[in-house]
Amino acid sequence: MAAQGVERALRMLEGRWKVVIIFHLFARGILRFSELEKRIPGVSQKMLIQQLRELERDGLVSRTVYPQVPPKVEYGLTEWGKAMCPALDALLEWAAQCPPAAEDAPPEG
Amino acid sequence: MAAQGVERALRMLEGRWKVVIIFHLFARGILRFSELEKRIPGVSQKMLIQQLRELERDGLVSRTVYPQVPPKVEYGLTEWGKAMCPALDALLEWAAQCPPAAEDAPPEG
DNA sequence: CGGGATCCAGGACGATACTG
DNA sequence: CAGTATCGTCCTGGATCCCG
Repeated sequence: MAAQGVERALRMLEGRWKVVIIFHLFARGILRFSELEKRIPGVSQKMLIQQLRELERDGLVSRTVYPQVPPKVEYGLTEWGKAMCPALDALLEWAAQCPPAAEDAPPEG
Repeated sequence: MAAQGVERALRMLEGRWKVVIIFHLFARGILRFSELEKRIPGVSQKMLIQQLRELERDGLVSRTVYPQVPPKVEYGLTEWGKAMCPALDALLEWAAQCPPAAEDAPPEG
């Protein structure tokens, strides 16, 4: 059944911060750990690193370590990671249509 | 930030059985509760009804009740629900490529 | 600066039993 | 046939402290 393929893809996007991370990486190309941290307000280091690890394990994100005294680690999308962005964009367009009243509770802050 | 839109779309697909339900509904058009139950082996009534409710609340699935003695309820995708299938398909194609070794633990059975 | 380990709360998921 | 109520478990996500 083809649904399994979609499920696997979705499994990789599951996680409170993954799409946000991918979005920033797609927009900026390469970002350091602290860069991502600054750009994603509510995230904790633990969560950020965890989601990054899973993304890396799934082959969506690449991690580069620079053996320097002040540690420096850069994250970026792999080719495969970049390849899924159009699909994400299709989902975005679909979400933007949202014809029915639907739900949505926009925060005041 | 555009990532919010994707997140919202993904939020609607979150849930162990939602994509499977959507897949079956997309493939067959209309299905009864028991039909879905039969087609989705591991699901419990509670989970099935719960995911169906959420899908309905999000405007992806429509529910039709026939006031008969043997209860009959049919589920189907709304126009909006159908509209997201191409995006899901894009994700599917992307997942099918999966060039890197990646993970995946195929069952022995 | 980047990352790991631990402790803790909440919700998703699931098994079972019951109802109309 | 379709749906509800209850209880228990596991995992996700978060706060905090410690390390190279």
